[in-house]
Amino acid sequence: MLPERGYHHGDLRQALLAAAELELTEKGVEGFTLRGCAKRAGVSHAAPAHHFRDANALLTALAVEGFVRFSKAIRDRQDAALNGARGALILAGLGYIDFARANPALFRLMFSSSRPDFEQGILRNSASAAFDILVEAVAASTNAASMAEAGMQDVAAAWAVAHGLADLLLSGRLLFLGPLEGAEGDRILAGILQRALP
Amino acid sequence: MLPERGYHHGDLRQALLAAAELELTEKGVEGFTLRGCAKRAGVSHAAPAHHFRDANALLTALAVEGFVRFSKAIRDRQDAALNGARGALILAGLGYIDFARANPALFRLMFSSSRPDFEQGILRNSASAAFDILVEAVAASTNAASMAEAGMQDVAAAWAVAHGLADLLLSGRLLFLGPLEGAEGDRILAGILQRALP
DNA sequence: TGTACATCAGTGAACGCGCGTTCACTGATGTAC
DNA sequence: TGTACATCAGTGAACGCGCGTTCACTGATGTAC
Repeated sequence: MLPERGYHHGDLRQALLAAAELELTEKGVEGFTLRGCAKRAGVSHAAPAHHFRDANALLTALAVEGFVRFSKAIRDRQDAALNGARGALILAGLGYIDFARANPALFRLMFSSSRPDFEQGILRNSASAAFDILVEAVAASTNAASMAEAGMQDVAAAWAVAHGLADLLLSGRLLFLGPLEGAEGDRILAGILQRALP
Repeated sequence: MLPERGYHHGDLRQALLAAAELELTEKGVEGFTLRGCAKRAGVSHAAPAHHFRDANALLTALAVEGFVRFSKAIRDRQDAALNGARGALILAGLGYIDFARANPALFRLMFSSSRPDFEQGILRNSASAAFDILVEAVAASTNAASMAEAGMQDVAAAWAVAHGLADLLLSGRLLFLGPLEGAEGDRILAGILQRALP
């Protein structure tokens, strides 16, 4: 049963997170303000203080949510794998890129901003959960037995390719590849991943 | 002959660019202000208007300078190549990463900010000059005859690996590889590039 | 070589703006008895 | 079931701050004659 929207908001915390994501999308990390979030959530500008110490705390919580959704996006793609471990690795790469394209501002917040506080255990954990998916996918694809240096270099290579493609795509640097939407876009991106993934 | 520092500055434009780079390094793109740059350059806060329309114009000029230095950093590394075209490609990758590590704020400005105006021809040109180095290095390494789709996918893969490593490194995501300084760091990074470059 | 004058590059005070933060407050909710 | 009271979640006015921008100004420079 949803509560009536009265004096008390009901779930302002969640509403602020949604508002922050919108604010981030429209203004970018650089133009992000707490007052803007409050306004979007339909609440006075002093209200957020009851839920988040400051803007960075809100952004930290948003980044946590981002990493959770990020992990899910990658795993959902992997589940469709038909061609064994290597196919799954390529799909993981496509999922990585998909998430970045679908949530560009959030992705930038998660990977290129100093505002989320990575000292917070909850953020650290949600980020390393995503990392673990990658490690497993690479290990499965390369039949690695241990996490020795060689294996870690494979992980770094795989991560760099997917991350590099995602980041370059967001900043419009891959226009020379032509349009990358839909199935045809996936085919091209998969071709690039195929070349570079371990 | 250096002019005395009198009422007129001498070369405020260049001084502002240097100040902007410092400001960027200390405050990040998010905390960058024109007043801060003016203060660093030892000039009143209204003075920059004579040289740059606004903060974004200053950042655009700084990005141009960044791409010029970036191209030079890559080429300098390549000149040391001993192992043919493929060795040169790997060195180009190391140069790419080096530049990012030596100029993190500038690198972020060039690749992850919307503040520089890429509609400006001068910025477009300095950025595509850097891109051309990459294309040539990949073409030489793969013996590509044309710029057909396959060749462009190789370029994208190479760029993504180098860029991904640089970006992940800057955001402290590659700590699992251990320290990456000096010759030992280069050896590890070269190993990763080796795995993924076409 | 002087001199007059236009132009250029800076100064510093003033402005309005939106920001985060603080504060006394008030309406809503939950709990003890 | 009712009542009293503590706590919680919001309001809205006020604050100081640093920002970009504007403006009249002035010192320095360059040029024409």
